[in-house]
Amino acid sequence: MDQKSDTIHTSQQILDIAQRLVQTRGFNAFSYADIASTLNVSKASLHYHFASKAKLGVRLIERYEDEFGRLLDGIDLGGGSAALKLQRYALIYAHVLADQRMCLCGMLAAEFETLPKAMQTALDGFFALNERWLVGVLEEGRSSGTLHFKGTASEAAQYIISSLEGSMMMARSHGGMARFDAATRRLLSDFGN
Amino acid sequence: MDQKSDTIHTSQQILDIAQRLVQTRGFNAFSYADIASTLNVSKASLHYHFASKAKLGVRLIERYEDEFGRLLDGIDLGGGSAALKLQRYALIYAHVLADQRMCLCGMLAAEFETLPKAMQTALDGFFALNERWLVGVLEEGRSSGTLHFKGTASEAAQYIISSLEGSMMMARSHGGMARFDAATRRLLSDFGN
DNA sequence: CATTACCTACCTATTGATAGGTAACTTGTC
DNA sequence: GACAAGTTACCTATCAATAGGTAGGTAATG
Repeated sequence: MDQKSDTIHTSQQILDIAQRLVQTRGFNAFSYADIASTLNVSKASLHYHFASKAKLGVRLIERYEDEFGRLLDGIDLGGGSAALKLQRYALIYAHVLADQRMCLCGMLAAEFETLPKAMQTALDGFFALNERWLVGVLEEGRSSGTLHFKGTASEAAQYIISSLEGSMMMARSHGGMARFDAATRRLLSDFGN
Repeated sequence: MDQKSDTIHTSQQILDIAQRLVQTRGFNAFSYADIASTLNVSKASLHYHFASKAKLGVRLIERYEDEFGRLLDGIDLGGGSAALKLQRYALIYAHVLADQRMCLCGMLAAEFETLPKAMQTALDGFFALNERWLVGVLEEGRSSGTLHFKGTASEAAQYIISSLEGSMMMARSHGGMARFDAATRRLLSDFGN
């Protein structure tokens, strides 16, 4: 393996480990030492790849948003009714939870006040993306008649995000997957699904 | 002021400051030094009142649950329909948020995996209390016809808690009180309120 | 020979926690 | 009511562990 792919490989591994740590413990409850011991590299080596914890955090959010964006594109390309798209949206969250993780950005939302500015800004981007996509689906569903809801699509989108993030958070500590599934069924059914 | 009331006074102040810190920053993002500097006492003095951070955390949850219990009793004594009681339940959360705080236990739920066992157990108690109370209200509302929902009262209660906690968490970083109010109106309306 | 991807060794600050002391008050005994 | 013996509510000083981060070196690659 050449150097370049080595770097990419190591950087990815660092991000993978850091992401799981944030999703399970939170940004404030893990350290470079945790990553270093898991990956069997020195802390200094981590600083070579990510100069500061803040920069690592920002990259984590950007990567997560990119992956989320691809998943949303996948749903769009998959076609089907708006109602089906909404179901598939909820499934993204379900899969994260099935892997014993909280949504990366949901966890960071809880820690929002303690995060470096750059991470806060990146987080805004993630939720803006989700809201934008949901608004599109909700409006499509409303005009085609497969989804029904009161108020603006934007309010509804924010509600869906809040509810899914909250269900996920509560499910991780109290009730597990069954609780999340029940909550999601209720949420979707309230939107005529 | 005599010694006894001094102790009570100081302990209360420590708990007050610690509670706000947990509600705004999280349990892992504050230190004894933060409390000490705010209260102008030494760290050692804090350890006199609360031997360990874990014990302080447990007391924080117990006190919060007690206060919550009193508020729920107040709603019960106030009478009115189950629908009204549910509205008043949501108002408790709204008042916490209006004070720029996350629900203490919602914040701790996000940090659940990193908390000492004793705090996890105490947290279970808080959510059990909420669920129990909500189940009572929901069943009352269902039989009197002021509330309408699918599935078990228990599932519905868990959904309400998840949704309120999630809305609160998201509102603090993205959307503020307006977002929380809109979410709560939608939630209550879905229960026929 | 420059760059890459690491390393060892260290730094300063902060963490939760402890040891040991002290002034002020309370209590029990005479 | 006086007074020794606790008790309470703090203090200063210190601890080992850990935090994020840096300096400077090295072996391998291109």
